[in-house]
Amino acid sequence: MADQKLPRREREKLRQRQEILSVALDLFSQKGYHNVAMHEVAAQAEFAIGTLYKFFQNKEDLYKALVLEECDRFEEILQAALAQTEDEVEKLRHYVRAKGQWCRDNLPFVRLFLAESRGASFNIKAGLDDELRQRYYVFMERIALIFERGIKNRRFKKIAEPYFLAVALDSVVDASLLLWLDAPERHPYPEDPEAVLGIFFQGLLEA
Amino acid sequence: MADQKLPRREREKLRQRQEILSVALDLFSQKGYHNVAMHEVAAQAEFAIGTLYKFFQNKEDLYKALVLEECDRFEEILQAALAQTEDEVEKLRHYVRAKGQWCRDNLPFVRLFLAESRGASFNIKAGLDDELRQRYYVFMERIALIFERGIKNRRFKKIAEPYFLAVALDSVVDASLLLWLDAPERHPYPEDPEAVLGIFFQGLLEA
Amino acid sequence: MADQKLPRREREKLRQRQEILSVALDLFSQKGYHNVAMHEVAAQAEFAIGTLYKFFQNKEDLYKALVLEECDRFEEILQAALAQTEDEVEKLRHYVRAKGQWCRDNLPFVRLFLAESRGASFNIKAGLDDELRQRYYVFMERIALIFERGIKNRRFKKIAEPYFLAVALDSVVDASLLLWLDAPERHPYPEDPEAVLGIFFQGLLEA
Amino acid sequence: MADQKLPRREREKLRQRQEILSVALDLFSQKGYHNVAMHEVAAQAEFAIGTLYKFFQNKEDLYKALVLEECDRFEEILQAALAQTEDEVEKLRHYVRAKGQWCRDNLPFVRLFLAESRGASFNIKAGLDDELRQRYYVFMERIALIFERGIKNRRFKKIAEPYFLAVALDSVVDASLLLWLDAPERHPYPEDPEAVLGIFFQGLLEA
DNA sequence: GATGAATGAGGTTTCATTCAT
DNA sequence: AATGAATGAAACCTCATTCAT
Repeated sequence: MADQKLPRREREKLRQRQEILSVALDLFSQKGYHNVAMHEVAAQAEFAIGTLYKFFQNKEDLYKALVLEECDRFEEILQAALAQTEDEVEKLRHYVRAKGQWCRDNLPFVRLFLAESRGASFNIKAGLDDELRQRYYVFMERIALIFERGIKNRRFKKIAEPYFLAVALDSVVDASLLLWLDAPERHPYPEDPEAVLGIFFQGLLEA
Repeated sequence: MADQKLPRREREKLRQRQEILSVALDLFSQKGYHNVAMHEVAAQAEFAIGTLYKFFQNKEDLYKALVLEECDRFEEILQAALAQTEDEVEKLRHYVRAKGQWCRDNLPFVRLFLAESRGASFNIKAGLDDELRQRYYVFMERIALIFERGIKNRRFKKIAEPYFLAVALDSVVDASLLLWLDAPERHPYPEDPEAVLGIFFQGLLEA
Repeated sequence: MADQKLPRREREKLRQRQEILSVALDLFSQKGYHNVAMHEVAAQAEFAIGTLYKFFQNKEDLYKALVLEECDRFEEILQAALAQTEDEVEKLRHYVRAKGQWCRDNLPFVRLFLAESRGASFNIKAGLDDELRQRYYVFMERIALIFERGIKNRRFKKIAEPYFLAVALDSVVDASLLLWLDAPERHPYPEDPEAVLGIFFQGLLEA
Repeated sequence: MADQKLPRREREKLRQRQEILSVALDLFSQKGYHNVAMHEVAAQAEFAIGTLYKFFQNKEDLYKALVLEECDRFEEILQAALAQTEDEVEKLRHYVRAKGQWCRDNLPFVRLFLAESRGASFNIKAGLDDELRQRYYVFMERIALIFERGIKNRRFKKIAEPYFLAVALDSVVDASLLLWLDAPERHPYPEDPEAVLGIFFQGLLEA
């Protein structure tokens, strides 16, 4: 990062901001957005409540920053994984492995989405959703491109629209991670991307 | 239903209960559980607040009843679809079609689940509380059984563990429905189960 | 009572009224006025709520009737006790014994006053208080009269104003009953009026 | 108090706390616990409702603090009065005078206790919750000790168990205060402890 | 006459946000 | 700049009472 080049004061502020976000992530992921009070975040982060409001306009703002910045990092990681090779199959392998790895390394964030509360849909206001969804679809297009190129290259059969293939692959990756998260002892962490990709690579039907 | 046989008073009560649940479903799915006040539900359903509490002990109770009863109906539909045929491939086709149909017919409820998790690309199962998750997994085992029998019957190749195959298939169905939900004009409703099943049936890789 | 002379319908109503009052007394004395809902009284008495309101205008009314009628009976008992003899000392003995006996026989009612709630002063609206206080003071005047006559008769020394003597005696009776109520094993029920009256009859100071 | 030594902020908080307690005492004693809403206390004390909840976890907590702290002060006063002399008779005189004085100085609090129990002629101890009752009985044991020592010293005749003597004396004091409270014009404030103690000291019966 | 479903005012409590220090 | 005490809107829920059946 370019943090080093910032004046000491600015760097200090950034560090504080990160501290707040980190505490907020922990709390939100443990108890759900609506069950965490700003005053808890402040206490845990050892700041005054007023200070939080210097960094973030309001609670939702804090939440959005938290999610968006985490997603930024996530995307960077995935982009980097994709960039490591030109081979389409290898790209998919790298993607699956990187996504798994990142989820494993960022459990609190993952849980923030899975466990916002005990039921479903204890969600925050829309708006964040829209932005994230946009970004998700944009990213899916990058994966779709891989399938598209693979089809052109005759590496892949065109068993479905590239975009749908991308989304489907991603869903299956999510599913495999979820299984592991929910019951790690029964469903091993999919170290090997083949476990997921096999479903796509091999046809289910006997000839 | 056997509602007809109930005394008039009982039928009336059931109707009112349904009315409340229906209004609650709409509101929760539009704004999220925490952003809906009981007095809103009451007003929209044209009951006094106290009346809501005659039917449901508290807000959470109302929510749980809403979700569990909707899930009951959902499961019944799916079970019925599976029961229509003995053929494994046909069972999968019926399942995919029935699930799609049900989601199309119960959009508010579907949105209730998506609202929370969509943004992060985690699918429907996310955010379910323990009971729902249990039920989900139990149901997945029924699907897994189909794959297992298909494998024994030599209809299917064993490209993955049956249980994982079940979860993966379900995820891909969800994904396809999500695409349609989000942008019906770009992603047509997957009338034909083949659109989804093709991914599983045919191998992606060229020989 | 003259109940026998009333038409059957009226007698039935009176019986129902008593049933309600009896249930209310039990509940109020167990949980305190404010912690008992009309619907509880109705349920326990096996009447519809609406029926309670046929007998009593509102909750406070029910409470007042309960207390006042119980007090009527209490007063009657005490009056009767006093009327049994002309001798002043004997009158006091009868009074103390009768009050003790009545309290022992009407524990729920006694507790209603002692345990209205866990703290103090969880009381109802004033108004009842005033009436009861009036009646209490009027009754004390009857006791005072006994002291007065005793003093005239030279049975008693005039160690204090008759009225104050009456109130003081009554307080000590209450105190002795309270001790017994609170810890019956440590403080025996004052079967013998002498236990209380001794304090008044004998001087504490050595000559 | 040592309040002076506290930082200004702390002193200020204590002052506010006292203000709230004082207002609550007034309202509770006038209308009864259940007939006072927190928002009334807040309004009268000129604080926002939320501020009350900074000082006291909930309504009951506020009430308990109110009663217990007032009782602490009461006990201290009485202890101090008892400590002023070694002579048993003088101790009783000091006790009666101090209790009277304190009640006269703390009318709202006294009324808080009387409100509930007065109507039925049960005295202050009634309706106390377990903690208060415990404290009351412990204190009575101190008074009992005075009687016990007096009996040993041959100052007193043993006209009853010391503990019962203590409770009886206390009851009569309460009664005399009650009379004054209810009708100050008819029943003068018992400035002179002899008015009460006379009942104990002299025997009622003529020889 | 009896019923009990329906009402909704009003209670307690929380917590996001502000602003004087 | 940082603080955190104070705010008060708004949430959930209860229950005395009414009135159509």
